[in-house]
Amino acid sequence: MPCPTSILPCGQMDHALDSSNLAGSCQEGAAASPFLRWQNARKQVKSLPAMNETEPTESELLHFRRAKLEELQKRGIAAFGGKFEVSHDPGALRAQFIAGDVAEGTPVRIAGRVLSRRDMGKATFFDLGDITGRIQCYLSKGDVGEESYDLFNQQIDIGDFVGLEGKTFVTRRGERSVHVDRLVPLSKALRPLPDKWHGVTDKEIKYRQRYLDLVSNDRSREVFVIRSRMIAEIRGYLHGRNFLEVETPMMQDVPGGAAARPFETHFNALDQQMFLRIAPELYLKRLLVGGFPRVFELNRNFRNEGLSRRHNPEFTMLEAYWAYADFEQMADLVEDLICHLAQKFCGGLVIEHKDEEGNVTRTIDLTRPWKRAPFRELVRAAAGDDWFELDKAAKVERAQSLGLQEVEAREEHYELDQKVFEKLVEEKSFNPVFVTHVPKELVPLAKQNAADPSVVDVYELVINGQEISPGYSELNDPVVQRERLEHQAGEEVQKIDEEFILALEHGMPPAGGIGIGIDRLIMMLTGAESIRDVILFPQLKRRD
RNA sequence: GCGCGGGUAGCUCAGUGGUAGAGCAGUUGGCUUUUAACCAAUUGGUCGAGGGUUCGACCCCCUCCCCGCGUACCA
Repeated sequence: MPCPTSILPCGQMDHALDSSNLAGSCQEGAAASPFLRWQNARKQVKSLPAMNETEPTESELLHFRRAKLEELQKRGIAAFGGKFEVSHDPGALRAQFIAGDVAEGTPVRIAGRVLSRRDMGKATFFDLGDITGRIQCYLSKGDVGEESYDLFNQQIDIGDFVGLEGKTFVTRRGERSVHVDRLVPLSKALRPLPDKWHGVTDKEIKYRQRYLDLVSNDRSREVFVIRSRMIAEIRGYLHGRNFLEVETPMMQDVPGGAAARPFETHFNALDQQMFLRIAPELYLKRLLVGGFPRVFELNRNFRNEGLSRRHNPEFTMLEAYWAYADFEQMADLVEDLICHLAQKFCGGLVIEHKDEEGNVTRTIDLTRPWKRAPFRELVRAAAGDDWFELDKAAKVERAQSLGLQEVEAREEHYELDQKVFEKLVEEKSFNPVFVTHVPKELVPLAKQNAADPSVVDVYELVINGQEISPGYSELNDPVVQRERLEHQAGEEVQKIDEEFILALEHGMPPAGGIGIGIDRLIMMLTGAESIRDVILFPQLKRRD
């Protein structure tokens, strides 16, 4: 068999290609009769209201595709393909071609999904693509022969995966393309793709059938590629600073490290109740006890709480601990890390969020140094200098006059302060602010401030109106830690993780710790309005 | 949980108390450098589900399901 390319030796050609009957220049002697049978079969299909074996309610669209599949199979063509060695990814090939790294006339083997087609009669253009992008391909009857050409045109649909071999060329209009010599089906799509121009806009389809969103929406593809690369970059950044990545239990006896409702499960072998973790914190601190000076974990947490634009029950968290550091050193680290990501992926420190039409809806300026301010100072600036001298009734009145409806006098002072902070400071802070000296009731795992024990040595980093990252000087006194956990704020007093206290009693070095909500960080950097737009498969309610 | 908005062809969307519409996709025919290809013809619907009002309901009313936004919950 003559081999038209130098990319692969003929011995590596896959069987599907050889047996496909679709090969053009390399294949001789295929009979004309199978093609005629195919045409007859197709005409029969059209006249049948419901195909023999398929569901009677199936739409006509699906009948045609199933008929094509059956015909492929009847002809002994592997409609669902097999191994196909490629020389390039479609989008990467186009990019390299444009950049001049691939010359015109280069033999290539590519595979992907047929995304669109323009049938010119005796020649057809089609786009082949995947997450890397797409490249135009050109198939002409003169080159591959009438039989192969007609077979392609009549049984390959938009949505099918194909593999092909050809040479790069540039069309009259300057489009970098591949001139197809041989083509093989790799997978039949029995259902059509979404609208080629609008893609999927229905949110429910986007989230439930993310693959359709990824196939048809450029921006969705971009966001998830960026997400993946950012996470790799974060890991590299921390590895480069001698942080060791570890994995700690996601199934825990005592769900600690945060105050959130956990998901419960049951472990049959031990007949005991278990919980999906709400945070890895208490295990990472055990590793500080064990002598790891710098550790991090970047993985999922689970919280059994509401769904919203900013909340998904499983979300990705980075936690990192640095022995002998404090919260200010951790703030420096986070500031540097986020700026590093912005510069690498967003082209600079000024992030613009845009709407569908491309209008800038929000600008976030990450220029360093980032503002650092005490919690109380920010609350005073928002709610009045005398805020902390007010009694509860006066606070409620003040809060309501400032537009907060959901405040009541029966709430504790710190709760009223917290609400004012969330509504009047956090939600209005788009440029980065490290909020420091937070009331200790809110943070039982951090060290109290030496000068003012009513506050703790922590920061809460707010960007884009959301808390993106907390950082602590970690509490390492086991006696104080027990007391703080016993007296923590909140409705439910949590069960204390005795194993954690036991570990502290063996001595934990002073350390700085951080958490970064990766999903929210990516929202901020990509301009996504909903957490669902940065999580591939966000939680939705089951459909009955 | 509550409030508001939405659910119509495979996809994107119109629509009116009186026979269900368009574009794309699909099907058929034409076209060998097109690119939201083009030209011509054409198929395709449980109008989210179930009840009710009405001579007649996609439309009005009730209940339910799902999605979005807000709110509540969420150290």
